[in-house]
Amino acid sequence: MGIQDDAAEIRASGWRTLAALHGLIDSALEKALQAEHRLSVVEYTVLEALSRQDGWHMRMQQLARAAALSSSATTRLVSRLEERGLLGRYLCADDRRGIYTELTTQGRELLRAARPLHDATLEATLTGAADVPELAPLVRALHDLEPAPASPAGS
Amino acid sequence: MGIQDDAAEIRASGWRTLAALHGLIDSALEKALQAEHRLSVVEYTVLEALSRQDGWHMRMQQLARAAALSSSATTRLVSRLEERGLLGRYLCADDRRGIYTELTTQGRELLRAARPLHDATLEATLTGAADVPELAPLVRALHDLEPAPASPAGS
DNA sequence: GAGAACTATTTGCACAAGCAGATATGCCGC
DNA sequence: GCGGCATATCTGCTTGTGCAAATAGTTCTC
Repeated sequence: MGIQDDAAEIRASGWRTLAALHGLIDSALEKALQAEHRLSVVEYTVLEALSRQDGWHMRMQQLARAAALSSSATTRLVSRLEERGLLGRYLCADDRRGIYTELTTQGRELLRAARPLHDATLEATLTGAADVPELAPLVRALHDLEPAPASPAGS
Repeated sequence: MGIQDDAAEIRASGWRTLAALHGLIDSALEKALQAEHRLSVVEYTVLEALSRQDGWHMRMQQLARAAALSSSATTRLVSRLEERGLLGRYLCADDRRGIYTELTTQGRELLRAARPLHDATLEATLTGAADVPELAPLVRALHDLEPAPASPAGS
């Protein structure tokens, strides 16, 4: 049993570290993006995900997966961004249940403006985390990951 | 500039992977713990953090850091758990602003009951994630972390 | 081609989170 | 010991989230 307990404790400890680093980065990005561009992290993520799509459009459901959100949250998120003129909705021609969401010029503009802050905040937070003994190994590991393909969350 | 852009993109990609894995684990744990023990992940985290303290008690503020929560959220979280008899509050003798929270017998009992499910869910989710190409490298990296000391979030 | 089963999106509702402000306590200099 | 400032906790309010149910459209079967 000792061996199994150890394995479980290693996983639990890894999970705590992952959660801690995630929380750190998430709240740093949240504050920065909110303050400068009135964007939440999820909202930024959505804009960014859309910008990486050919044609800048995506279906609600894809978006939900990419943002790790429920479909109801996605509906409201898209509505918020639509009201701000950052993206638009239009019906799928082929499957009329589906709704495409498309980045507007204004949305692309805002993303272009926000990306530097996002990237800088991310870098600063990771650098800071590298000085925390418990987080440092994970930060190094992250850095050594092979750049992942387009969409780790979507599938 | 190309080199800097690449570095930023590597960090962004690592962050997306981290967030995706975090979301996966978090929602799996949330569903499992909620269904079987009526506990959210944060609640479990708090009970677990308390159980790793000598004397099973901790101040609100420490707790807030350990759970990566605001102090107001911590107040309400502790209230919820207190109402269920899982922990108790008592004043610090030395600093009367401070309030200690202490795991009750019932709280330790529930934690003991929930831990196996938590650990099993974590293992299952990690195993599942190891089959997703984008997540696999991070899962491996997590596994290879040296077991972190007591509290990665608290400091 | 009518009905059943499935999928995509939206809405009603309850809840947990953060921020700002309130209150109580500790600590410091004078 | 008294004002001034910092710290610890709690409360009011607003907002974003998930679940479950409602609605609309597709696909499959006969």
